[in-house]
Amino acid sequence: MAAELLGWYDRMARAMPWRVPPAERLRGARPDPYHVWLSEVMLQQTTVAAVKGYFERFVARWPRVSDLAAAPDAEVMAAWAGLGYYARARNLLRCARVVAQELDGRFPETEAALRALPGVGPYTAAAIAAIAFDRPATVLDGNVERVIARLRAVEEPLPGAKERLRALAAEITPRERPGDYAQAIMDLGATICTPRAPACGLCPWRADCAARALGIAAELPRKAAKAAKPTRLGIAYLALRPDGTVLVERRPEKGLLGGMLGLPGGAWGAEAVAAPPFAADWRDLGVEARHTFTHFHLRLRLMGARVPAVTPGDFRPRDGLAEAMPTVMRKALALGLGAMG
DNA sequence: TAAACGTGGAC
DNA sequence: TGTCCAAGTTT
Repeated sequence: MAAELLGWYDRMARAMPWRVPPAERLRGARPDPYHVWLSEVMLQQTTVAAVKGYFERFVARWPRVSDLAAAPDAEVMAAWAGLGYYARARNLLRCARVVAQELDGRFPETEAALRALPGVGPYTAAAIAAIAFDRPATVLDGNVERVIARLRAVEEPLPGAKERLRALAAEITPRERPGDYAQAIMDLGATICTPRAPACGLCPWRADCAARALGIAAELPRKAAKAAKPTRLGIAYLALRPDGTVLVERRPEKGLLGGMLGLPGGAWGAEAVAAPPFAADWRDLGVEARHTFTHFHLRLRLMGARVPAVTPGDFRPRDGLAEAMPTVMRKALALGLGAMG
């Protein structure tokens, strides 16, 4: 089983900035564990295409884990802005500081020790152990779940079937080349064994695939129905000083967009109600930023005011400001500035 | 166990 | 426009 997949990977492996190609690995080369960890955290629930640019910028700016550990929180959060799931960035910094300060700058090599690091769960621990250290760990991400569910025709829906899939995946994980194998099975899921319209004719496991034999490959894995997304309403306040600077606020560490920069505006809920940051000639800008999060839709009404040069507060230059904010706040800022001329 | 937690691309 | 979903983790 593993041999067929590894043979396919040797020919078809995708090139990625954090990856050592199979030909080089066969000559003994291994990727920098820092690069593996950084890429794996960025790739959590995030597409390869979205991650590439962020990965390149992070590694250019912070070449070693000790450099990242020494970076100010605000700079790392700004560099992460737009990538989403901001708890990852906060945990990334915590983890970098543990590795730099307590582990002499070296990542642990075992799954169990890796699992203890902030932001490193079962998947990421297995991925780092396999890819960076060639330990025979079984990675179980969305790709592997799909590949194994089809290969073994597991009809029980996710997430209930997860542990069964993990056990089945572990049976196939080889002792040889576990790092390449982990990347190979994920590449297979990403390029051949895709969620819709899998390219079974090109699959190195087509002869062994139970779902293909039953003609149900495209129907697996089955998944539990998802809850509908409610709509929440909110207000964002755009205060502009004569020098063009904009009032911003740092959001609390915990919760949605935790630790990120944004426009003031209070909590979002069934009604758009939020006190302005201070008394001013606020006017309704007549525009609304729309954004969809994981579990709700948001409609954010923009209020604007031109305020005196002496107005106190965290006012920032517009240049580069949007880039330091999460996407929903970029939308609100662009919309508000446009409406204020 | 289930909910919270972002974003952008594909269809 | 709406839904799915992508190299998941935390609480």
